[in-house]
Amino acid sequence: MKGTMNKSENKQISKVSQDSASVEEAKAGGNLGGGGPLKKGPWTSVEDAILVEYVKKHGEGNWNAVQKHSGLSRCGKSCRLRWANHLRPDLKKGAFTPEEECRIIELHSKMGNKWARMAAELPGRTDNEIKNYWNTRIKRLQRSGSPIYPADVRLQMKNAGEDNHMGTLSTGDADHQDLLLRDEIPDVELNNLFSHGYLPCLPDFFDNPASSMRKQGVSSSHAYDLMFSRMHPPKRPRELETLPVLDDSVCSALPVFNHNVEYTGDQKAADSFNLCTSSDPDLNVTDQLPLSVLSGSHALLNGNFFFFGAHIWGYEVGAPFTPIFRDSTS
DNA sequence: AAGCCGGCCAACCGCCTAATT
DNA sequence: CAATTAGGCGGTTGGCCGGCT
Repeated sequence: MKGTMNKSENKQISKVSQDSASVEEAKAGGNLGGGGPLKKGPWTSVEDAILVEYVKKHGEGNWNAVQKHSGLSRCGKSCRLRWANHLRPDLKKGAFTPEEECRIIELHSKMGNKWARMAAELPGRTDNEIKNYWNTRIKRLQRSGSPIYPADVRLQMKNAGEDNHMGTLSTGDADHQDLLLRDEIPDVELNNLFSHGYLPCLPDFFDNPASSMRKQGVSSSHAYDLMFSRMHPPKRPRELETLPVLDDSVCSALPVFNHNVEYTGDQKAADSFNLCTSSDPDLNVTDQLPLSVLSGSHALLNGNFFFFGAHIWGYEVGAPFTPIFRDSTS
């Protein structure tokens, strides 16, 4: 998405220039509802204007009434989507900032593919935007190949599953957990994340003072507030009951940094995850399938690097940007 | 110059849940 | 309590564009 906004803006401009008809024309012409077939496809600037006008008058909601009141030949769903993703005045335009990218990765590590919830954490950004960004990112990772999966983490995950702690993560993500626990879990090469700038602000995190390592579990009310404080009031997270909760068994699998030791970024990552190396006897290289073996669907790709993400970042859920360090003297 | 390919994005589709009747 | 409706969410697709060969 980065650096593509010009492209997108150009697209928008060319589109706008295409439909320079007036609102009246639109109402009188092809955009008129009047019981005819609902229009599909790209929105025109005229339709946008009609929708904006409608929302100004009637407010958000009751989207199915838009067609009736404004003559717009679009279904309610389409109107809602258009408003939410493009016309809302509080939308932030432009590429994601490095901080936002960081936040997305962090949030995804906690939530998985809960785009709407992630969007609630990123003011001015839409779930669609985040989803697109993430999917593109995963595709890039897929192509980069040579994934590495931290064996001890997988082991931890398996153990956690056997101990029935997994159930606290997300009851709605059974398949996801299943995926995670299978040996053919696609690994992601951490080095790629760093070298390709997918983890743009990671070094800053590592440089955080150890004093910031206060533990704040996700199940705490603080974490909950953090998670939903910025949510639009009427918006209720569909899977409220499935908030990911990392209990101790899972948290213990998080990387532990010795802040008395100087790490380079890569060393930190590799060290903290016990990344697969040729000297790792426990890791069967053959069961480390590259992402590219997966079929094209995003769904599988998006298999939520749920735990994985948490391990990447070494954050505790609910404590954004707070790396976990353990003093070697303790 | 033309064709191919991948990135990116907007929008649709199907499903789910809550509210309403 | 069941059926219906509306809104919301995540997955997926199709088209446009630019870069590369």
